[in-house]
Amino acid sequence: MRGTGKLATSVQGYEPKNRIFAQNFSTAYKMSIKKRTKIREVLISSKFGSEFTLKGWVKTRRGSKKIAFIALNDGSTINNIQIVADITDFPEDLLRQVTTGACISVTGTLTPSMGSGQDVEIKATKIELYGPADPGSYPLQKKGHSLEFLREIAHLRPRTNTFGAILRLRHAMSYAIHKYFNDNGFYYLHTPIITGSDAEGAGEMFRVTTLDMMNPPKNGEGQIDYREDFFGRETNLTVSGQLEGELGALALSDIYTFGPTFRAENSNTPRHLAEFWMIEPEMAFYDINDNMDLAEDFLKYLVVYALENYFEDLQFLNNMYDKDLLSRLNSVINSDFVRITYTEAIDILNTSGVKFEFPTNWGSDLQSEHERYLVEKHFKKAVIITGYPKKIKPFYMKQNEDGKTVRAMDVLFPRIGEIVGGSQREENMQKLESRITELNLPRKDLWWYLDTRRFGSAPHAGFGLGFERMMLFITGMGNIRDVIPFPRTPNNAEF
RNA sequence: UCCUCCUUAGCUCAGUUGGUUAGAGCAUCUGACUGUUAAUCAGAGGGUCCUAGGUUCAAGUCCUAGAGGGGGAGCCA
Repeated sequence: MRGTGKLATSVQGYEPKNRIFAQNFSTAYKMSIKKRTKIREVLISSKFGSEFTLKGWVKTRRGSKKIAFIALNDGSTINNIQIVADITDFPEDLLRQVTTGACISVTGTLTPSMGSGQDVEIKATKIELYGPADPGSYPLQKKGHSLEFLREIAHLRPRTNTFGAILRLRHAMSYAIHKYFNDNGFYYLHTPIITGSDAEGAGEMFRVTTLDMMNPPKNGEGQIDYREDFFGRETNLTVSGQLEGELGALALSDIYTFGPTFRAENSNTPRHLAEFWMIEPEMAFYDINDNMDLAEDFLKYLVVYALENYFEDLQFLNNMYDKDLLSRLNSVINSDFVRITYTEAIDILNTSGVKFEFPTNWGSDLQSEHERYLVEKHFKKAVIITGYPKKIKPFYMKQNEDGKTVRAMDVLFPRIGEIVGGSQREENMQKLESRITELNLPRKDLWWYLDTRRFGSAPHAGFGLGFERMMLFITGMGNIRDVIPFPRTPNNAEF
């Protein structure tokens, strides 16, 4: 039977069980934990007359003396199911506690709805109250809450329509990211959260220590002696997995990281978090053009995935928050990203006739106003800018032959600004070392990074995608604090 | 961190050149209603006007400081 590919159920000889299991895993496996039906399933069911048990949280209850209508939601979909309860069938005390926010279990039969708001509904035969929610103090109502107010009750906001949609989309994008890379031969590399080097140069870092803050050990010069600390050296939370990502790419060819990233910058904007998630693919044998191709393909894939699989949630956000969301998503997948060099961008800005607050001479970094002009006014679509002056970019970027620019790339999106930053990396040992010396970076902390150029160096490239920036684009939300369940910003780590 | 705006009922907000007892919608509670769709109708309760000073006969309203929040900028993803 071996090698036939058929399930060996009646083999005379010995067939290892795990082999059978492995062969048929994907089709044979069915989750066995199923105590109730998800509302998402029931809403598309046509098994009228069948009994279902549903569990969820009450959105609204309305009705008259004889009949009660309960809108129930379990988070499996943006849509509620309507529960119809004949009041005479249930104790008065029970129904009185079925209020907005309460958690209940309902058993009943599926029937076509007599009302006009939905196709199906559940005629309840049994209602069990899991957790009441006192109407006088439960902060969520069925009407109008501002996003600012919901941020103050971040522990309850997942129960709102808006955050249900956002959190489902956040899951969808996470899954699509893994799927895209997996399907294209990339390996998921876990780079460290705690890092001993601050050579990334990406801003202020959060210190990680077990030293007694009231009485830290001191060295001869009166400085804190980190040799006594847990790791025997200064350690911080990572600001990027890129350098370690390169180590993986120079062995596995194509890798990506997807994990939390920490920046201790005092940034108070709708686009910054102190703790955010970042995706960093790193590819051996990619040059800057391959890198751009991948970034564009990847971003379009994510948008397509959301549209194909979570359209109802997108539609809700489109209707409630951002009337242009769906058309903007469609325009991104149906047009090529514009690709220009930094020098061309400067020319466009200088001949635009627009008065900018910040200078647009060659060598200055592009400011928000410049990026917004290029994306929203001049091209009116996503733009990738390459060939930045080397003095405004980090040490690891590959230097061009002109001696002035590096093979950096920034992907700029409408409304969001920079959504991706990346580059081809400098694989030449001497050039890399000379940049480290020029910038006065701690060479001794980078010995392992330099070893990759010493032994079997290869051309390679990669980029970083801010996950929450992508979520802003996908959801149409305006504030990054509303696309992560529990935002971490200066002066805010409540939940 | 800088600039700017905001803070009035549980929520969203109105409140006139400073002037009697601070209002509305929704929510909550009570009642009405045979199928509602953010149900509807009637009634009721609900306020440290962000905090602390100050100006004034009189401050929700003007001034100063502080706290919290929004938007813009910088830093960046």
